[in-house]
Amino acid sequence: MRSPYGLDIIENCTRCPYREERLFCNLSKPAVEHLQSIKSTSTYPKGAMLFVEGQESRGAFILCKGKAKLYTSSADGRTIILRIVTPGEVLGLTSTIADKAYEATVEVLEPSQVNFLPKAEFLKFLSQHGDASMHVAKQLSANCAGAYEEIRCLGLSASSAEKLARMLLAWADPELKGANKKEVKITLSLTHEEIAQMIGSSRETVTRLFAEFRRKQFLTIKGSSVWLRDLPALRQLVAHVN
Amino acid sequence: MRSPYGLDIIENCTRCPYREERLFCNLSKPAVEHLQSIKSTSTYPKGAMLFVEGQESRGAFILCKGKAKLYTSSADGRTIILRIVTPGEVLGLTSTIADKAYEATVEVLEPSQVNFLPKAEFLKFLSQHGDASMHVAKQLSANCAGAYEEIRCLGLSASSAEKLARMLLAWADPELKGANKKEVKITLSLTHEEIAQMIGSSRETVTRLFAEFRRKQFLTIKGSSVWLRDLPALRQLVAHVN
DNA sequence: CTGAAATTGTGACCTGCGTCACATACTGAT
DNA sequence: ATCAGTATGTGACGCAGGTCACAATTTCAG
Repeated sequence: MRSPYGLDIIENCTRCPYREERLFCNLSKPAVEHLQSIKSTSTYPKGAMLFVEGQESRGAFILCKGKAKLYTSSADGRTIILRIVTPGEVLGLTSTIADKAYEATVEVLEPSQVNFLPKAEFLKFLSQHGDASMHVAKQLSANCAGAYEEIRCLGLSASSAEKLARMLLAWADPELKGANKKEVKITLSLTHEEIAQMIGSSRETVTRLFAEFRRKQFLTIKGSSVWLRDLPALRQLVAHVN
Repeated sequence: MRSPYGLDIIENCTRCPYREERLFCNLSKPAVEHLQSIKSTSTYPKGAMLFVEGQESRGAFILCKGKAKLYTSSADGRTIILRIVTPGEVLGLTSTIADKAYEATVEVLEPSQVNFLPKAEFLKFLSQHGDASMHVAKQLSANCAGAYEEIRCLGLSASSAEKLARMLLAWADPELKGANKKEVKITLSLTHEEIAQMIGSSRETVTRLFAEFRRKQFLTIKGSSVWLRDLPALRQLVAHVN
């Protein structure tokens, strides 16, 4: 099949190579087959919106490949990014299950493949597969945990420096996998503006903080690669015990 | 039965008068009976902790009667209240399902009745009742929605006044039930300190804001009763469109 | 009823960071 | 190569609100 935007499309869920490592998708055989039969696959270019805050829920979306951001905005244009969405995550779950309007907007950050699950079919699917609703619960648990982490970042931080340190450490965490290294490389493809929207701060402050962190040798930057050079120092900025 | 702390205990879930109006408890008959058989009821005095952030999860708790606060703290004593827990809510769900440490602390605010569901029995219960995991999903959805609302409050507000207005309006919302009144009475049994911990601000600021709101005739206070006298004015403080 | 503890009220001070205003890189279409 | 559009870097300024310090008021146990 033709691959728009240079994407390799995963056509069939039952043969998806990533299925097992994904929180939601790792379903029983009959459930995957049912899922495969109700899903429709599409690809989106950078900048596309999967859904917009306030729209009536049409169904849920699974991000198969690519990257997206989930955010809410206020009337005066202020925006806060709730989380960066990585492959395997289900979007619009809350609204689809509770049959309410989408509570946030999802914008695609790079060419992405997305599976759409229409509301009625998805709810029927859930009611027919006992294991599936447990997977939904797990995905929702992960969402909640992420949201609480964000609240901690926004509410417990004494300064913007602390918030940025929290964010960097959160990005570094999966790379570390528990290893007790002092340095770690992360890939930050967000702009300073977007980082500001994640930590509830201003673009200029983020720019200044990166300069400060570089000056203090906490990190070095080359393109979108950020080497965290002094994890202990960053951790010390974060008052909260992990 | 004796009622400690002057509480009327609901001994039996199958005969609980509130069951139907509660998100999680409104289960099928066999599920409620199973729940009844694995739950143990206890009462807690004001100030008691159901569980503490960082503890390994022992199971889930259902708040039957009373009130509690769910919060996280940082090492330097800073605290942020994630939400005020009202009867019918299930606590510790995320940690129990994902088999992780509790991610927050629950402290009882007034004498309360709580049902405890031990982890192993609760997970077995979920696997045996298809409808139950859907109820779990709904409770988790509600938690997520609440968390996102909190993030909006913390992240999108331009000032503490806006945050306080958001909080007051959120408390007023259930009272209004959609009616388009200009005034509404709410009962706020939280201290200024606790309100500050909800909106990520300082106690003094909350005191000053209440004085300002009173001066501007936005509200009047008598004991723990707060009459919001000018909802339009409060709404105007909140930049975000609802 | 009474004293101690908790809660609320208010002034004074000072600093972090949001905002504005520009300069200087990048980056990618034509 | 060129140019527009986007992203980053940096100074100057002002004020919202955190912090400290203390007074006044309410709550509650004994």
